[in-house]
Amino acid sequence: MEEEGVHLDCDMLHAFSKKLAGEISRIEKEVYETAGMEFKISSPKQVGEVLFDHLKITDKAKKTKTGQYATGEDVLQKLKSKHPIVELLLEYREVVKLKNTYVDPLPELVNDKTKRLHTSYNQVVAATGRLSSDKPNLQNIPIRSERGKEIRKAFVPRNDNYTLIAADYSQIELRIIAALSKDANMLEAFRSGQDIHASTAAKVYGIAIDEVTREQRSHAKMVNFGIIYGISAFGLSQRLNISRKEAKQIIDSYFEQFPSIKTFMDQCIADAREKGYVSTILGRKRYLRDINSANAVVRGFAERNAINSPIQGSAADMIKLAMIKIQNYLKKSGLKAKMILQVHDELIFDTPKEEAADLMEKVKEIMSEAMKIDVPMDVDANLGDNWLQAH
DNA sequence: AATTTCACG
DNA sequence: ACGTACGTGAAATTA
Repeated sequence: MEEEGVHLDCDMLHAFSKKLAGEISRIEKEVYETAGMEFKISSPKQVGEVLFDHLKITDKAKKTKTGQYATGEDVLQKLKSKHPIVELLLEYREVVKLKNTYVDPLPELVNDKTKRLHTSYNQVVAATGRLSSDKPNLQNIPIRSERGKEIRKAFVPRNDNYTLIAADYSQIELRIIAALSKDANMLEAFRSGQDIHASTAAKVYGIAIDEVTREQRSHAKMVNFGIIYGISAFGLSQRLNISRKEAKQIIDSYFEQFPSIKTFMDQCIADAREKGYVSTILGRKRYLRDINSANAVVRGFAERNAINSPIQGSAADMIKLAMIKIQNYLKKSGLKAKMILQVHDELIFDTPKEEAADLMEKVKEIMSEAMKIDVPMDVDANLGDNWLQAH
């Protein structure tokens, strides 16, 4: 994958860069006008001073650990209604991030000889056993915002006779926790092919699955993420913008409905205390020195790692097995297709169009069957003339 | 070099 | 009372 690289449409990115430059100068002017003064918008320190000392948009500003005003996205989102400058600052941050981190640097990194973009995959960096990607990082290419999607469109097949395939595991981490915990309700939801977040909402709120509102599903989705990360009432309350008490009630209700998930989480912590490490399905260990720390904050981190690492790490085990099996298949079948990118639960292939339809089915099959667990693995796959379209 | 912010899964 | 959701890498600013 490193040597094969990926073809980038640099002309498209150059055009997009000019568009973003125009947006930046427009937003800059509006920010200065709205603030009634000029300052360095890229300085979090100055942004904080303008918001909380100059404009005084709230009297309860949050501080970072060094005593500066906090101006991260979570803080600004909650201040949107206080002053029109907040929305402008958020938009400025988005556009500058995309331009400076992706749109301008990536074309510079295209290799002169291969005319392709080559990342490095680190196999021994992430503590859970995931890969990581650097110089450039191709595992954090934007997709969530509309402007971000434009950047994905610049990742293209090597020529007009080729197409991209993107294949990703659906809910891999929740399926793994279902398998590891053997929780009957979660197993049943996956085995019957239900919408897992809607199903969770139905259980937590004690209603039928077709009565779940969008907000309830959205809350349940956050709860499911929380489960994977080692949930806390504080963490959930922050993300749902509710009180700690309400968050605790949701969590209590969750564990009533999914009791084996609770048992599994407690067992992960107990294992770490006894052995000093936790393990993935294929036996990768993560040592957790702080698991018996007298400092509750430090110990809390280790406890959440004890829960998260077997889940995140087993997902990494699974996709690595799939990658080996797919590579063996490509070699023995004599196909021209190449595996070119891995993004934790997703594999990207650059393939001749005539191979594409069959290969897509084969990739889905190999990924689904790569590592057998007691839960069916669902794999979504698509073709596309660019990475966005293949999603 | 440390901090802050933000892109992704 | 404390300080908190997991795993990364890159850019810009601050110290």
